[in-house]
Amino acid sequence: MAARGSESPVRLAAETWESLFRAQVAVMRKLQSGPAFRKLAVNEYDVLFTLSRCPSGWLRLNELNDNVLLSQSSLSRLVERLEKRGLVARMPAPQDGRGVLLKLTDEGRELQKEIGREHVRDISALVGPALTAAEQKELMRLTDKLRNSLGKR
Amino acid sequence: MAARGSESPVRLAAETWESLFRAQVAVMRKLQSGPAFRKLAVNEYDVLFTLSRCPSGWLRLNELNDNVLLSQSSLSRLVERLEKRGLVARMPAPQDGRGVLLKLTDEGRELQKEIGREHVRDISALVGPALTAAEQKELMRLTDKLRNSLGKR
DNA sequence: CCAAATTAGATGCATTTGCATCTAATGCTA
DNA sequence: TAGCATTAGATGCAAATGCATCTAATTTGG
Repeated sequence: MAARGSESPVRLAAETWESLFRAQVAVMRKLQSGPAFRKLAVNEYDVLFTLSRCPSGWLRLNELNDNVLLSQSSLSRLVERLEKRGLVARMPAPQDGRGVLLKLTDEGRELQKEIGREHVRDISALVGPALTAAEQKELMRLTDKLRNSLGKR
Repeated sequence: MAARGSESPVRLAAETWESLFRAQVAVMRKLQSGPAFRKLAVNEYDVLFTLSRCPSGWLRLNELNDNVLLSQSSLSRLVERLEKRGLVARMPAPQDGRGVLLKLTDEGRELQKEIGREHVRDISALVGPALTAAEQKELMRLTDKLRNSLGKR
């Protein structure tokens, strides 16, 4: 019997994606059921996290949308909820009358950090024992490469 | 400036997960916007796919739930919809009066294959150019290892 | 062998999501 | 620069999702 993934380039790619996807599901299932996400759904946290990483502090709604697996309308309403909770602030984009800029409020930054600390511990507890440091670096390299090669189009 | 991921084991794990997660989001966004998923949502296809891979043909609802990033109740209703569309069939589990067994109908199997063929092409077009065959194999090995190490608990 | 605890799955209900569409602003081309 | 196409984001509405809870079946501990 042929070894898994050895059949053809197409099958190899499909099985690689399958494995990546299942791993993501398995890890995410554990993460989101933990106590870190009592106060905020994963997608909501993800928005706060992305904003916390933004160098200028302000981010366009449509740029945010590239990072998140949500439709434009869902993201629009998600941000609306976050604004209603006082976690993010909006501002009309200065150069583009259609656009909206977002940033964390102080409260939003606080909550992101609080959840983030716990989240990082959870991740570490799952990934740390599973792969060596070298393996983690290699995995990061490969997933970075995969993602970057998609963006270029 | 310290290189990314070199700071501590905890940060390394967090950044590895971040990279894996973003890659998954980026690939999934492309996949689900393609024409392969006109007739069926990704989660619905995933259920059909998992059933198509099941050796016995029958699968318990709760086992299915391990594979899918959906709550138990959402999966219950998703399966209900699939049954209503004639794509899966249910049967009470023989050894456990609480359980439900599922399998594909002929129509479900047909649709899975049809969507699957297109889906595999889409995956191949995204992953194939991004990583060499050796890299894909290594990525698969690492994500398999990650997932397996979670299950053992 | 019985009662309590656990597990599988279904269901009511509020929230979240996506699709289609709408408005407004910008970009593009003649 | 006028007109048309495109883009950013919001919104109505139906569908999907998750939480809490319910029922029924099984497992466990005394």
